[in-house]
Amino acid sequence: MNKYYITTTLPYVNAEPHLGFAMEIVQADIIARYHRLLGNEVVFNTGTDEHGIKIYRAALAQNKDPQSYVDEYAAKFNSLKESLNLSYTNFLRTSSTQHKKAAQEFWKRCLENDDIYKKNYKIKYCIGCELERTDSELTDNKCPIHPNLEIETIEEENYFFKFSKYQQPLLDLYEKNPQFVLPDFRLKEIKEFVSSGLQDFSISRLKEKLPWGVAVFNDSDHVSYVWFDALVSYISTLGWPNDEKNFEEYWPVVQMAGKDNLRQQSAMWQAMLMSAGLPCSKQIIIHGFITNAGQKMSKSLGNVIDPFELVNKYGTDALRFFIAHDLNTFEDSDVTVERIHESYIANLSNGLGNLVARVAKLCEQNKLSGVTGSNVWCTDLEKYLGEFKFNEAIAVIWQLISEADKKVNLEKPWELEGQKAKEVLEDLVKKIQAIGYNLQPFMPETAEKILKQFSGEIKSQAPLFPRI
RNA sequence: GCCAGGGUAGCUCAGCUAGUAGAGCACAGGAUUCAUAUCCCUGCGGUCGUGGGCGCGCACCCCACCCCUGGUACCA
Repeated sequence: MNKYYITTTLPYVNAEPHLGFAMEIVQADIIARYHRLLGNEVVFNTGTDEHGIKIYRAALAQNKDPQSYVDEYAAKFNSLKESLNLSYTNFLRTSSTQHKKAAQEFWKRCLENDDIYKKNYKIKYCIGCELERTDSELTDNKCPIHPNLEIETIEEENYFFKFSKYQQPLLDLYEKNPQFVLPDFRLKEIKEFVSSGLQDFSISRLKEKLPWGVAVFNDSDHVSYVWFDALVSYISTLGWPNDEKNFEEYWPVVQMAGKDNLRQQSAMWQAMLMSAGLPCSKQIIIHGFITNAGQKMSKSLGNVIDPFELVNKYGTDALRFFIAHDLNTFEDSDVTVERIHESYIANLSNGLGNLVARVAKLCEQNKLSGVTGSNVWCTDLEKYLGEFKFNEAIAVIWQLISEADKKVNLEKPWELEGQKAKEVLEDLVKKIQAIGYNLQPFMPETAEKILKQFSGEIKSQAPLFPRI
């Protein structure tokens, strides 16, 4: 039995779960379920990234202590498990004791490898926002929200990681493993970034300024900055460093991440792993973003699509279907509620749901029972899932649905009687069983319903996807 | 500015090394009644971002330009 380990990125808990993250975690879930059905033992990890100044401030603003603030958000994100019917095995919170110990140990290993040193670091700071700002957040060295204020520069001594040392090892990693990052144009992108030269990055902040973080193990004046905290979660969730056996069984990981995370996951994190003397990740899958009617979803625009609302209206499997069938795996996807509705009616009500209903009724009328089909994966589906092409994979199943519908119209089983009718219907039932079987990773609840309905005595049942 | 991805039917997208433009949805008509006014058949619908170039021939190759998206590092 093989071990398989897949993880999402850990969302930062300063906002509600949005459709973009729902896409990432549903995609990971499809892969996890698929591997389980292949007979593999799967660790499927997700969780929450809970440290940092933004969270600390948000908690204070709500008069909460940071821990109870992140507890609330962790519960919200964890509730996606039920709403989206996710099968993750691990939910790693970066504020957990186990994780903090792992983050400290990770730091220690990199330090022992002579990759961590102290250096003065210039921070740009907007007095108006009372926040650190990066160059990319500024226009003409001014804060866009407070253009009348000067940006202040604060110097402080931070710890740095010798990222620059790993330029060649990273390039070797990409060279040796052309599938390391999917899709290929993202691999190309990260290659070019690494080739153009790497600067060491700062990995700590003064504790007096950022009290909410993981303490640096040998310097109580500092806490780890995000990289040496959140990224370590991918190994701390396996019990590293204490549970060496579990770690070695499951590592390396397949990581799902958004295109904004390309650099962190496929370069910075990999260099950190090299420094700590650990094997690199197995593969990084980079997906695109979701826009609404061509615009980026944002609270201020009020065009955020809430995954919980969609589940309430259309159901869990309908949303999972939409994510797999209608979104591009690697490119950006534009989503509108109209599009979701159209897809629901065309593919689920009229397509899958209608086929199941009409064949079930015909079977009932002919008292058909005890048909057993072979449980096999469509070869194209296996191929596409291996390439993380979710839309092409699920299209294979819809091809089967279309063929079955055509067959019903061609054979006209309602005009047949006795043995001839049974032969035709048995063949159709086998096709539907195959559809149900292949549907399992994508729409587990629907797949189970179908397989159950078409085993033993076949009866007509309530519509799978009622018209809305 | 630089780097990357994209600009193909009303919409979402396929189009491998160049060889008479495809699918699904939407729309219109027909047929059927087992089915959730469903399914099936037929049809409508594109000067493939613009302008040049090399080809017997280019959506696909080359050059220039326009537009959209993302990145341009310590933001998760």
